[in-house]
Amino acid sequence: MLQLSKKVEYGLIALRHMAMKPMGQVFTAKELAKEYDMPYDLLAKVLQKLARHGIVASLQGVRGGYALAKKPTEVTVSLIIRVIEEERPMVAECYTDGPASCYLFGNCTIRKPLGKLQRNLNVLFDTMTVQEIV
Amino acid sequence: MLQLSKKVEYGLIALRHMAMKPMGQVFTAKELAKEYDMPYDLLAKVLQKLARHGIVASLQGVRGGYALAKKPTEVTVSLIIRVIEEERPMVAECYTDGPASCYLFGNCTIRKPLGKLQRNLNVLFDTMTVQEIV
DNA sequence: TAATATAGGACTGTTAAAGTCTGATTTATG
DNA sequence: CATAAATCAGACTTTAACAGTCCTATATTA
Repeated sequence: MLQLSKKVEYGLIALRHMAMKPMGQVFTAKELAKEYDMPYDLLAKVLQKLARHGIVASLQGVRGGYALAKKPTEVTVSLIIRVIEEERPMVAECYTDGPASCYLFGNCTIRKPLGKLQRNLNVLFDTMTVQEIV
Repeated sequence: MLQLSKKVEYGLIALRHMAMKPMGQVFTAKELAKEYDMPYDLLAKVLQKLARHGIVASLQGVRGGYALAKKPTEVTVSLIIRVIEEERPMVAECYTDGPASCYLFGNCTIRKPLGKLQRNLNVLFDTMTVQEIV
């Protein structure tokens, strides 16, 4: 319950690894997967998403791989989750779309109350950066 | 991702409903389910768990039902989650058991870093009570 | 041109969450 | 004392999200 997904975990592990080495250093998905015993294919997809959103830079071809494209202080956990999961971390679906999206409609009584929880959660994830998990 | 389960939502809705009425008032699972359009069977199970842990008192038989057994200020969201899910809200499995439980074993690099996130999350859930969602 | 890397889509398997069904027990009340 | 209405409890089924795999295309270096 309330756990980060494996994909996010894999992403965090990879980003952390990169953040600990000299900026600009290139790593292949293969070596990262091996180092931390993560499924190669899955990690590859995660890195591709991070690349598409400019968090890492990708180099194709033989001596290719990935390198951090942003400073570790600039990448928040919140951003990583949004990029990898394609959604924000939410305590209830209520908050995913407009007001009409709540399955309880008029009778939803926890929307407002949980908003407080949600906002606090947002602060947590928005505040924590890759720098802090090194 | 990172959402509260339906069971927890149902539990929160039910507890909130009770907390808004005079202390000691009895409600049946049936009426609560109807009022908020929740699946009766599921809500019933949730209430039974809350009863077993003394959060609500249950009265069997014809005019039976449930009533709050603790003051709304005494029941934290954290407790509700632990009772209903039978586990704590965790950002990674790492934290569920002893040190050996991490699937990355020696190579887990996010355990310590995520601990910070975990602690902050704990504070959130430990601090928020039923009183605050009324 | 061969080897090695990313890119990306389709697919399958697995698991946890969500929901349902059945029957037993308790108790107020007509 | 029989009945109806409620909790209690466990087994079961369904569903959907997550995790993981597979295949092929494209890019790039040597």
